[in-house]
Amino acid sequence: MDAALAQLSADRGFGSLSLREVAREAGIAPTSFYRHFSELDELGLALVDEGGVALRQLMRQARKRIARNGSAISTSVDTFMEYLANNANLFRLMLRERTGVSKPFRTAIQTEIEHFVTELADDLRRFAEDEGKPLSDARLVAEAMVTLVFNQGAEALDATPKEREILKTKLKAELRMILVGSQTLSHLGLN
Amino acid sequence: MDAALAQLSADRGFGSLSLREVAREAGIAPTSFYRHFSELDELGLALVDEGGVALRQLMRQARKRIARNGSAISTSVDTFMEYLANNANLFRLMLRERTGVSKPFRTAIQTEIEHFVTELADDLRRFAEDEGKPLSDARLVAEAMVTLVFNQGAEALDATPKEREILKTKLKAELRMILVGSQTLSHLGLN
DNA sequence: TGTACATCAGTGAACGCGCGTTCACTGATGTAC
DNA sequence: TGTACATCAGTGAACGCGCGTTCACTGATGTAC
Repeated sequence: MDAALAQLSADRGFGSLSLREVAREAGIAPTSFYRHFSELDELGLALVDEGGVALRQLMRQARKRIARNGSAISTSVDTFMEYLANNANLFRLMLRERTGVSKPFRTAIQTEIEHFVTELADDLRRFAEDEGKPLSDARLVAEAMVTLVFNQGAEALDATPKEREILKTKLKAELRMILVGSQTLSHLGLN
Repeated sequence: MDAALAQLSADRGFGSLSLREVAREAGIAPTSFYRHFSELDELGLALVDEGGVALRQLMRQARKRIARNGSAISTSVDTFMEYLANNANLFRLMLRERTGVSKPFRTAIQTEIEHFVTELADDLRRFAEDEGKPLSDARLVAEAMVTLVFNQGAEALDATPKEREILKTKLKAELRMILVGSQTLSHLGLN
């Protein structure tokens, strides 16, 4: 699994890996691969599982930090970008294959993301009510936010540190727009 | 080019096409391919050009309809989804390769999308000022909107008509949130 | 109007290559009695 | 503690396959004089 991850990059998707390449990188004979997985996709799906674990960890971490420091949006984005940098190729896999060519991959990743969205929606609802500014549709807000975060995340993966800072600033501004928009619509009674 | 497009689907990206497959589909010998393009990617980039043309056409069409019917967001989304359905595989290519594995593809598509964003930002600025509700950052708003539209577009491509309607409704609500959020922030003087 | 030549899209045979997968085999580690 | 056996990760040789690309060639269409 490490060998496969190590070969991913901006120019190298999971789909272009060959069993022989992965075996070569892992330092084993091609035939030995079958001792561990019955095909390359099985290895890929195991990596997606790992990605899901990372996402849940990320969410817990973000909650902890928000409880300590406040500024939910800013802290969340910072935490996300930190995880992204520390698990670059794992996120690369998730972000690419999310809209990729293999149905099992898409399905598995969609499931992980849906779970993430659900948790975020809960948090948003709670958070906004605590502030006395309820949202018009927390689930929808969460979906839009996750879409933006994941897209900027994909861009950030191959950006320079300077570009990454700009992306973070833009992303925070975008999320704030959505949040404020939702609160305004709710306040106007349009939900 | 038609032969290549015809082979794209939810489970088939441009990257998995072979020159021989495309030639077969086109009804010519593999060697004849070289009479037209020097490699498969060259054909792909020609398709991206076509995609760019479609995007510009779509924008013009949407403007025309908005001038006639009003309701900018709703009309734009409807027009977008109509184009998507009528050029499914062309958009499939654009939406997939936008975050794909080939740098030339990513670059070419990014350029088309940036142009699209710029035009949209101009429209938004004009439109919002006409309404007396200026935006806090039209460019940022346009980028967020395009991200959401293209992501939902990618989902819509392989959705049933029923699901597509739900996606459209959700997308319109999301865009409205962003717009209202931006106007609220501008009104509060936070831009 | 005829003739000579250039251009152009097409062809089939052939090449070397990396691939996924099968097979029968090896030797180290773990387990039962 | 020793012995017998099972399990497990590993191996190299071999296979058939589809691939991109080269080559020298064909015949139809366009162009110059």
